[in-house]
Amino acid sequence: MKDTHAVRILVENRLKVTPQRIAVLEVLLNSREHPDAEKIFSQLRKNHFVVSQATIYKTLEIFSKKGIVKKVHTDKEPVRYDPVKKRHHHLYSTESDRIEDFIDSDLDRILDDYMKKKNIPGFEIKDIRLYITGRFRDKDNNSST
Amino acid sequence: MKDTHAVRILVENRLKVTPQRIAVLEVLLNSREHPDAEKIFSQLRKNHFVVSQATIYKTLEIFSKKGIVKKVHTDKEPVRYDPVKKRHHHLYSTESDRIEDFIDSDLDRILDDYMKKKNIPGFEIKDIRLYITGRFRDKDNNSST
DNA sequence: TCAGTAAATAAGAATGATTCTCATTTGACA
DNA sequence: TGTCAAATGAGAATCATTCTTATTTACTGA
Repeated sequence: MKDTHAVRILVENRLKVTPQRIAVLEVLLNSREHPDAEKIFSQLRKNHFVVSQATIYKTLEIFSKKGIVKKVHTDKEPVRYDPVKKRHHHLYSTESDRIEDFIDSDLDRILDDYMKKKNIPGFEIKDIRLYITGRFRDKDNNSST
Repeated sequence: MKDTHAVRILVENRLKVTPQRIAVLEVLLNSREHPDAEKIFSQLRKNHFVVSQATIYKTLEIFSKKGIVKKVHTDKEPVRYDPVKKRHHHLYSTESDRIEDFIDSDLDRILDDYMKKKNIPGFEIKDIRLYITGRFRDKDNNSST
């Protein structure tokens, strides 16, 4: 069995290493677009790897439970998936389906410090994520409207 | 026509004032639990007000477009709705479906200041919301697992 | 106050995403 | 290499949501 990044992640999480899981995980690891299940499915088919939809959904659910991926929700279906890397936030386009990662450890420190001092009564914080909406000014407009 | 809070909101948004819209809006305004469409539906039925599901969904969609409510997503379906009041963030329970509002204008100021200085290249921020996950320690456990 | 009209509603069919069922296959470990 | 629990595939089933179409209603201006 090859010792790729994907395989390592599966083993670390005590998951059986199957070709399907490797394939799904690799699509996620190599993608920057926060794909939905269907995108993953069609990407795999493009690579001549046939998986059933059920397996994709089940795999993503397992990854999500294990913390290997996170679900990303928008105001539209379907749910999209994000491989868990460094702590990061998301920039959401109000005009398209584009979602970009936003990494800022200074901000994370400020947030954590503030919240540690603040202490929300009756609530124990596990994680804080920013949901930043706005407009991308870039060349690639990635429009969908 | 009565001049209730709900009616005023509808008129301000140039929406026809129908009993259905008033009813849906009032449920939202009087609710603290970020209900989904079905909860709104059954709440109305409990009040002996019969609406079709389609109307609820269409009404919520219109409210959402007008900015009268916001959609709230969790890792589970269905979508939930939040009447737009003061700027606030959300506390999500990792153990139940509970969602609470979190209002903190100091934090908002810190965030806005930081982001103004930071300036994310190629992105124009419209809004920042915190998505805070954790555990409620309260009496009412509101569990669902 | 009333008629005209565009918009809103109801009911149920249709859709789309996701989950379930269950028979078959496979990875991990002895 | 055999065992067996776990994973997969195929398609049916489900759930939330949207669409379709006929009917009703809120608003407008006479």
